[in-house]
Amino acid sequence: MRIGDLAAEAGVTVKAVRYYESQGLLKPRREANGYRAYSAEDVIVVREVKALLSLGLTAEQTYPFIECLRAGNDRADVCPASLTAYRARIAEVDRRIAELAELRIKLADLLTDAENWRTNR
Amino acid sequence: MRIGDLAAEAGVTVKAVRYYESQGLLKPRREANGYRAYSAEDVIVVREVKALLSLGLTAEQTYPFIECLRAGNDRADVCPASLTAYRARIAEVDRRIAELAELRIKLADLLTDAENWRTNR
DNA sequence: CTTGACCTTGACCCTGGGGGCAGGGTTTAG
DNA sequence: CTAAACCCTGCCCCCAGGGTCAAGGTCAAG
Repeated sequence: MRIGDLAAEAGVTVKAVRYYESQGLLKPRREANGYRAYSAEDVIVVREVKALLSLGLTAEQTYPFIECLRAGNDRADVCPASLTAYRARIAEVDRRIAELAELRIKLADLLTDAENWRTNR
Repeated sequence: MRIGDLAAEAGVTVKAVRYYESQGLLKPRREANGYRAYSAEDVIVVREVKALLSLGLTAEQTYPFIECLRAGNDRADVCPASLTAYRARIAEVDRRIAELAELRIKLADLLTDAENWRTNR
C-alpha cells in the first residue's frame, strides 16, 4: 500500500507518516517510481505511534514499543521496556501535575493581590 | 546601561534580552557604535517579563503587563487587562491539570492491563 | 492520445523561548 | 600593545509535525 492509504487506514496525515520515517520508526520499501510501499504491519505500527504520542510520549520514547511489536508480539506494551516507559511517563505526568498545582496557587495569589490593591486605592 | 549589565541585573541571559526585543517588549536606544543602551526602567520590564514567562505566559501575553508598567504604574498587574490575563492563565492551567489527570488515569490503566497480561501468560 | 483529477516526491519556512556557535568589531585593564 | 571581556548580526537546533510549493507519476474518461 502507498502512503495515502496507510495514512487513511491509521488515521494520521501523510505528513505525519513521513515524519515517523524521519525518526526511524518506519522503513518502507520503495516502488520503481520512488513511491513508498507499506505492509499491513506498518498500519499497526503507525496506529501504535499515534496512540503513544497522544499519551504525551516523544517519538523517540515510542521506540521500545515498536521494537516490541516487530519482535512478533501482539501488543506493543507487553515487553519489559514498554512497562518501564509507561512508568516513566506516569512519573513525568505526576511531576507536571504537581508543578501546575503549585503554579495555580501562585497565580491565584497574584490575582487576589492585584485585585485587593485596586480595591484599596 | 548595556545589554550585559541589564541581563545581569534582571537575572536573565543576554540572549533572552535580545529575544524580548525581537518580540517587541523592549526598544533600546543605540549608541554610536551600535550597542544597545537601556534605561533603569528596562530592568523592571525584563524582571517582569521573566516572572510572567515563569508563570507560563507567552511573550505575547506579557504585553498588557508591560504596557501597564510603561503607563506609569508601580505594578504591572494592577491594570484591568492584566487581571484578565491572570484569569485566562488560571483557566488554562486548570484545563491543563484536568487533561493531565485524565491522561494519568489512562496511563495507569494501560500499565495495569499490560502487567496483568504478562502475569496471565 | 490527451486531458484532468488525484497522488507522490523532496524541499523550504513556521511554531516558543531561547542555546550554541561563527566571525566579526569595541572596550577596558594591565 | 595586547589580551580578555564585551558587543554585534546571522545561522542552525530543539519538537511534532502543518502549510505550501514545483515537479513528476498514475489512472480513468473522452
